[in-house]
Amino acid sequence: MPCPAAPGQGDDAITVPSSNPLTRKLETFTRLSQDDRLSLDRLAGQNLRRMDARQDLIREGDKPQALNLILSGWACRYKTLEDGRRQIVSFFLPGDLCDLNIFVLRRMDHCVGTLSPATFAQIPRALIEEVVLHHPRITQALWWENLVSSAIQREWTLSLGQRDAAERLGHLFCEIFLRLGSVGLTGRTTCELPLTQTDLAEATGLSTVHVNRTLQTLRSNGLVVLKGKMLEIPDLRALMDASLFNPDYLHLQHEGSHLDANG
Amino acid sequence: MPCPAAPGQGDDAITVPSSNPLTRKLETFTRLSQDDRLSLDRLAGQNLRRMDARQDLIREGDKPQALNLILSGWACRYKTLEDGRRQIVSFFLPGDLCDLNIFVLRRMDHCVGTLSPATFAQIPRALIEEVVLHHPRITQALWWENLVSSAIQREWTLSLGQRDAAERLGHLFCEIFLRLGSVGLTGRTTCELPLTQTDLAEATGLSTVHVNRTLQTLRSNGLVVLKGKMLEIPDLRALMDASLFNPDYLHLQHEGSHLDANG
DNA sequence: CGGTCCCTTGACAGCCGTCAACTACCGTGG
DNA sequence: CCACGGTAGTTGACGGCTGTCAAGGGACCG
Repeated sequence: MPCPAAPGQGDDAITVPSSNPLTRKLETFTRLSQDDRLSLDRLAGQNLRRMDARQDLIREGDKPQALNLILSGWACRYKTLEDGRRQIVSFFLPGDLCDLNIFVLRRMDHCVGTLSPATFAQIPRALIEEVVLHHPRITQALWWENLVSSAIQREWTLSLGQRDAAERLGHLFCEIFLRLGSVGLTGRTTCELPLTQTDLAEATGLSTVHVNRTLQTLRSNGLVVLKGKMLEIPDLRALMDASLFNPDYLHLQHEGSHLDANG
Repeated sequence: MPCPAAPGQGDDAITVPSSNPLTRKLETFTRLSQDDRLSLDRLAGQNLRRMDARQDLIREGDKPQALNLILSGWACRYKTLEDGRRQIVSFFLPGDLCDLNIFVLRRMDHCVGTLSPATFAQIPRALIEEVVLHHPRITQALWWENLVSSAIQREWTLSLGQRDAAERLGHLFCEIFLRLGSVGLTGRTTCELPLTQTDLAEATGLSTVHVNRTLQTLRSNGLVVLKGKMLEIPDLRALMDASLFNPDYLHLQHEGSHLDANG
């Protein structure tokens, strides 16, 4: 669908996907004006922070300071029990926000840590409020983002409660692949996966040994190829079927998506 | 802490807890003006709907119509897999809201059904928006409600991923007891629990047989007493310890709670 | 009094965890 | 060049937590 030229971000970009993954993601849901895009770019440029892999960004008990937006790399939210058991409760991929409006709470009830080297924007409360006030479409899109995050958390609850090991891993791979796709970070059948088997175990509630064995099964069934830090899903449809994966919960269909080429 | 008399809701009520469980709950977080309370009562009076136990209020695929507020009885959100496996992903207790701003989504990705006879208010979108516009404290309190719901969902993820059967059930009982307490629906050591063992199984990701056996263990350890539809927790501290329960995620401490009698 | 729902119990199996050892890989440094 | 240490991945043996199947009991109800 052609789009009229508009004052761009420096060059002749028109509908070139934004380099800002938040914009990219929100545009899977709604159409944004050039002004909206500029405001989002402004958010994404706040107080950039670069971190190594396996560093804590936020610790349990901290007072919420800023809204974190992940721009590159992977991070996760995790919780631990007193005896050391640890559960990754969600992944943060580029374009993901940690809890909009987290400022309402006095103390964090979980930790956020990086899994790979990562870059964050730390957006001050006032700036969020200002943007929300002047950009109703952004506000709506941020609501969408928030609701999708909740839906993902519910789906994880379903996975951990009902799916077996192979289904959990397969489901997780499908989810990651689609989420990365919505920010343009996938190839046709591949994406990065900077996770160790220990990370996968902590996210799926399995032991590392069992993750290892289950991955071997998935591999030998031709459902996934894992090499280095790359994930290949030769036949997404097959993996989705094997994992009882229904993409509806990601709410990737936007209002006009039935008009799109691949809608 | 004594409180000055204020124009009440018809009688000589002063700081008498509101009969509206939403108000009651939000006041565990923040202080509300009489005007705020009246607005919340107005929300809670919208399009009341009474339902029997085990009825679906919302089905997967439905278009979101109104914001549901549960006034009495219990309900739950649940998801099912194609082969019939079913997972309760959250409980709705009196005072709970189903997804503020759900209107943003086009279709529901889960079902909501009653567990006991229940009463709901169905609040139209426009009314929410109006109240939010004119009542900043309510807005803030609704944000708190929203964030706490997410925190609960994360804690369930932790439970399902890391806790064993006894810990899961014990943890769930602690959570329910505290949540019901925040709307004034508990006795000193007791509360209603209108759940079957099948419900408990679907919420904890266990089989009914194993729930049954685990409950027997909890009972014989003196940690819980279950009779009829009543739950008794003789020693909350002990059950919390046994279940690795940390109440921080419920964010029940409000700003001035250190000044309260039992803060 | 038969039916239904819920709870309970026993026997058995299997998914998955634990423990422990071993391999592969990689960057560092002598 | 190879030694070395650390991390990540792999494998085998074994056990236990939890699921499945099946049957029976109790309470409530038309």
